Amino acid sequence: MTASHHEMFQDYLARKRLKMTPQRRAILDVFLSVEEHLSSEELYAKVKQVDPSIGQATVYRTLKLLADAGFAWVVDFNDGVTRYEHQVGHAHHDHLICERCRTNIEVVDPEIERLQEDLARRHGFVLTHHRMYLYGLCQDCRGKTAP
Amino acid sequence: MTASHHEMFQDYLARKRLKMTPQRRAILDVFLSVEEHLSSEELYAKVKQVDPSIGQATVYRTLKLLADAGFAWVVDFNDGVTRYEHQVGHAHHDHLICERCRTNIEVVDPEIERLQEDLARRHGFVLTHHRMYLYGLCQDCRGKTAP
DNA sequence: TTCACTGCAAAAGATTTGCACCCTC
DNA sequence: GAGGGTGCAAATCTTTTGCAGTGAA
Repeated sequence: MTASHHEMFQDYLARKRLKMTPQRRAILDVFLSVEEHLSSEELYAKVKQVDPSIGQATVYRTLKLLADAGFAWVVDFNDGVTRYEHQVGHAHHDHLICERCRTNIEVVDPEIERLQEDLARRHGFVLTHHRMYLYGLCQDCRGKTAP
Repeated sequence: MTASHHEMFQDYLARKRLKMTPQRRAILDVFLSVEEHLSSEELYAKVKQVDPSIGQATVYRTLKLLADAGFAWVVDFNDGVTRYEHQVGHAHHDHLICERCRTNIEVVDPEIERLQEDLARRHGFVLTHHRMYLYGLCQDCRGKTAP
């Protein structure tokens, strides 16, 4: 399984005339082993446990590469830190957020997904990904008075 | 028209026990006069044309304030710069963003809007607003090689 | 009079880059 | 052997903050 990811990455690198290195292999392995989104900083900390000689700049550079290669998705919490997640075993989802209690429900609507592609295509775009945040009030909070 | 915005802002400030200042007034005016999204940097440049004595930190601070007050919305293009837009006289729209050239097309799809409401209702939510960002490659950039 | 506000400059934090050496392909 | 890759440190870039003076309420 991990072997096939190495192969896929290897292929990607070959296509771009880039090279596979022990560092890139190590960073990919650590990245795929974590089932949550990670900042470059956080990944760097974990990578150092495996190989302390790897530098932070290499982690930044490799994470960008993994994003280009399609192994990593950018997740933006709008707090100044870029986070990445891999979708191996992960499904895409959008967010339904209650403005009062901050409850966050992960949702997916296949029809909306399809219409997003259509909409983009009408404008000549090919989508790589999207983010959708729906804000409102949940059932519980709707009954209560404002805080 | 602008006067009423001053009043609304004034009210907001009073409620929060904050103060109206010439700087805040000037920044609000300039912000509302621009019909596109602006970064703090860009707004600062425009504000300086009106009053060169206003500092950049004040623009950053005021923009945050305007966002809290509901005059400004954060628009996130995922490129490390926070942008703001006002919705005075603006219809709601979503964003179709080219990841290469950063072109931003404002889009609305009534069917998607409707399905969003449906989706929310199925989860017991009533929506107040939403943000949708579609990321991809535009027609022009799709032909070019990576930078 | 009282604090919030401001400009400035320094600080902070995240990410990028220049460089000399290293090592895949 | 050629050219991409790496670690390190310095450099950038955006945004925040400390401070001493200013001014709105």
